[in-house]
Amino acid sequence: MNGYPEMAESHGSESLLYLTDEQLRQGIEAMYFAYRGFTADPDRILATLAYGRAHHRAIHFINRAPGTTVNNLLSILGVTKQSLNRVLRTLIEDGLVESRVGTSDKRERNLYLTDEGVALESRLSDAQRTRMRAAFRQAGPEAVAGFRQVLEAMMDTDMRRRYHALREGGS
Amino acid sequence: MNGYPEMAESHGSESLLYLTDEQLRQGIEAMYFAYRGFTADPDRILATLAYGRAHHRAIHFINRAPGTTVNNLLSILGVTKQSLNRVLRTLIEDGLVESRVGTSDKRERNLYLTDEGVALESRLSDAQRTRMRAAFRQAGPEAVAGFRQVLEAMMDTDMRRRYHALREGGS
DNA sequence: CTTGGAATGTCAACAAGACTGACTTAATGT
DNA sequence: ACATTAAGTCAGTCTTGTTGACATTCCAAG
Repeated sequence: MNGYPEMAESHGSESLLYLTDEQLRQGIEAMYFAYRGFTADPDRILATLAYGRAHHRAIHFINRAPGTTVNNLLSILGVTKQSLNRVLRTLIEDGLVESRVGTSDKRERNLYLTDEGVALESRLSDAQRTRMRAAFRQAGPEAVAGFRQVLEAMMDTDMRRRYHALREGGS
Repeated sequence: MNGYPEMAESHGSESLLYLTDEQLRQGIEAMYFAYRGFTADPDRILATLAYGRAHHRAIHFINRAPGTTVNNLLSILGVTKQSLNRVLRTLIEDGLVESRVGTSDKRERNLYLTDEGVALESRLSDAQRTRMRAAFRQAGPEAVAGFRQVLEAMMDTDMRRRYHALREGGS
């Protein structure tokens, strides 16, 4: 069916049984259901504030890389500038994000969270990390390492690059 | 900062360093970027057919549990019946899904994929599994086991129940 | 056998968040 | 001087979600 004969005993630890279509389907469904849990807690907070996931993403990455430019944020989030601008405008109007004219290149705008923005980021992040921490603790360090390996292998090449760039240049 | 003192040397293999805020943040970002990769391939196919992710989800779960009722699908997908109905109607009109009146309870509708529906499901699923297979193979069996453990721990309780129900009753 | 409730479906209106396309303004670089 | 780049804006469209109201059909309990 999937091209792999039953070869568990002949290969031992190198068994390819974990690559059967059924195992892959279960991985797909696990990813779907887990992502729903992953977003559930912040979504509840955002709903009370008339914000959505798009606001959360902007706040998250501005917090992660303070002073980032609009163009950089666009490429991280993978949306159009019109779409990001709508979200960014409300965050600036509401006093959560500050947009400062660039020092070297005055065409650019550097984005920062205000104190109020930092406060909301903490609320959202705490909720999401609480769930992640419970999952990590329950699964244990080795499982977490595997989790990270698989997720990283699943990313597009350019997204993996940006993912790593966040810790190198981050804060 | 996070309530956990540096205790690596005092705990050895039981170190809780994998539960630091920074590790959790990296897990959150990994989840975000990986999910984008996870949906990218089917999204490209769907865009050429004037369908969206909602159609994909419906097709996936009808294929997974043929004969499922609308109500059951609603609780798996977690959307309103109006939202699901719009998607389902187009799939039925386009001849991808068949809706049969229930045998025991004639109020219910049992949903099945047509041959054409199965064909599209295969196309979408193949694309998604190809990426998942590459990620699984690259990470190895132990990493995949950890990946599954963490994802499962991240789900809401009722979603975890449905996730397991798919293999018990499935096909 | 009637009636209440459950399962399904439908209509209308709306909002978030994505998209395209066209355009302006300002600053930079060649 | 002129082309390019960064940012912002206006207008219109699409998907997918939401509420609320209502109709239909059918099962089951009084």
